[in-house]
Amino acid sequence: MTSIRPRPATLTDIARKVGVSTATVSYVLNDAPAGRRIPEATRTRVRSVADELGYVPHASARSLRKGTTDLLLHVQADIVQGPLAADFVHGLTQSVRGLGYTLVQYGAERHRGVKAARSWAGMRPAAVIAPRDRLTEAGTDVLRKAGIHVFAVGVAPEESAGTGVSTLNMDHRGLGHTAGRHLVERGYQDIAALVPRTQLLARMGNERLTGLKEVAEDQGAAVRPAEMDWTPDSAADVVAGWLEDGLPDAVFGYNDEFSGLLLGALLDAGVRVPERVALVGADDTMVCRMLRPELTTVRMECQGHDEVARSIVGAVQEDTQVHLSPWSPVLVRRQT
Amino acid sequence: MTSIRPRPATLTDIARKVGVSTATVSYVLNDAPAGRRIPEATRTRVRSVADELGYVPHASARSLRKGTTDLLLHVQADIVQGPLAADFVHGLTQSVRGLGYTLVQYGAERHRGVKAARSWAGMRPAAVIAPRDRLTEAGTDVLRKAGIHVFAVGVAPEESAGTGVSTLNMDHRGLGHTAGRHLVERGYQDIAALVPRTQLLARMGNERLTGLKEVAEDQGAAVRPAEMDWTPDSAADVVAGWLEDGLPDAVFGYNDEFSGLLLGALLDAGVRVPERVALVGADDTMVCRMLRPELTTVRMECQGHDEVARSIVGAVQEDTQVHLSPWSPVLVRRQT
DNA sequence: TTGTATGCGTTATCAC
DNA sequence: GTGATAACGCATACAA
Repeated sequence: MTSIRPRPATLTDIARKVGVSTATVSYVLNDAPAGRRIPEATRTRVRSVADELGYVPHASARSLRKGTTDLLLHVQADIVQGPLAADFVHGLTQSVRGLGYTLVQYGAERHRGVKAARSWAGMRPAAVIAPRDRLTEAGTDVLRKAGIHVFAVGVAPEESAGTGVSTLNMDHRGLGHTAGRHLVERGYQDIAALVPRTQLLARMGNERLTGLKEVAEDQGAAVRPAEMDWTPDSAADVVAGWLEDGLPDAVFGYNDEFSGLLLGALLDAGVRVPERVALVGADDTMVCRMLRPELTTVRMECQGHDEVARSIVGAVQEDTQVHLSPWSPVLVRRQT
Repeated sequence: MTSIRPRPATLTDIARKVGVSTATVSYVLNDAPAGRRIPEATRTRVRSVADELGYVPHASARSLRKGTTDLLLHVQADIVQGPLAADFVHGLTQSVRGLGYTLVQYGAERHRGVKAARSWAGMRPAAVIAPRDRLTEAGTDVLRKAGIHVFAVGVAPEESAGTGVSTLNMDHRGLGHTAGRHLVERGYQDIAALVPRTQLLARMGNERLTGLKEVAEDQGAAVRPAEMDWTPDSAADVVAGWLEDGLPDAVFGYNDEFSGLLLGALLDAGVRVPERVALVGADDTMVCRMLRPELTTVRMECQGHDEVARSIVGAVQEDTQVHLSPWSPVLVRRQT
């Protein structure tokens, strides 16, 4: 049962029906300064016909003519987005829409480097916002050569110096500081830090670890990293290792989910939390409220999306580099 | 510090540089669709220049000329995507890319109805894949009139009869069946089912409840629904209510996250799980492995993404309605 | 006050 | 075999 596919209405269709030229229609629909003096009668007539025909301007045609797109292309990371990232993207979508831009997301795993850059560039977005592991130097070059602004996510400003690439970054070291400050203040001396083993997460884990170390060692507390995979078995292994080498006083669990897995393993081993081992997660997801004891965590609070949107759009329009880091760490005390 | 924005290379640029016509260049780069004979020498020359200039075909220009886009627009739901949905979208993105399509996601909250439909239609995607609550009848009309295929997510085939709208649906009732079968088999007679109070989730919750009821009441077991919000307080309220009215033998917790919250509240109230109250979640997220006791759950397994992609693309190309429901429920027994 | 004409980058149909 | 050239839908400078 194949239905005929309707042909979308065009400016010409409207013009014909109203009995004016396409220029007039275009002027009316865009409230163009050039055609300021079009009688109200014509205007309403044009508008009503446009409505009746269900006219929707053809974004491709428009962008071809204008030479620019209103598209911001966000390339998703391979890892599943947590609520933090999801909220950020949704809020940003809303905010940039108010500024005349359309934020669109593209998520294909293992799609990176020059080949990926080419396919992104084909859409001629005003900007590409992509995680660091999707961007190679050559790939970035393709985008820059196509006049597309590039935002590298998870890259520190220093790293992108001289590349013409803007950055959008979370201060993982600062998060580590906050977690560390809390733990040393409570008197813990032997602190362990979980670090994910997988590539992308490992980088963030190490930055959080660094922040934790800076604070802890400054206060004479020792910090030992522990690599862990995103599995219950790996959590059990970590705990088993500690039972041999000696349990730490406290653990910074990288994020809530790794912490949750670890908590399970600790309880299985009969370790009392937080009496014997304290535990701090990160991200303040609902997971903290499900676990018993409830998880103490470090939340990353984002400044207003509108402000972030303005910074991004500004950088895109002027094609100037900016370095954004709109999140600040806040400790949320609970039971652990 | 404003840098000059480079102008992307075009076919004409290549043609000029090589010394042939744009037609020749186009044929070479598209691998001569018509039976064109172009000497190998020219071909390699064209290709190398294209490469050197970093040429990327302009998707807008192409779609304007061809009259169709390779775009599939996925409109995200307001709720945060769980790993199940995220995996599905990522896999689908990959698969449709193999079929020459580009799946792109658009997530703006509270953007619905005709206004939203217009902005989606402006991109002239081959299809729009949107959750039911984003699609009004008028909005769907706008899309259909623009020749855009519409997939309604979370809509049963019966509901879309005669509307020309395809559906992509999860069999929540079947999920309820699986959970129910497990519980009655284990001999529970007084079963409670959590149902989220918020609009979008409430619908799914009720479908799951219906499935559970069908199985349970058939076996002489009673089912009582309990409304709950996505907060720890609400979970505590539910438990408090049960303590007054009598605890159920078993609970189907809607999904893992609601179940996790409820588990916390049950433990707080001194209720032993699973000895006094059994608990079944859904989605098989990592949350199940964090909680103690570990959560029994119903996983929704998706058939191959490639097959789903083929169905979608087929429906789009022929503009015929299809009704997809690619997930099947599987019970995962754990401690609860 | 409104219409005509042009060009954006591509592809496809024609002549040569 | 290859090169002009028209057309896709839209915006705008310019002509009327």
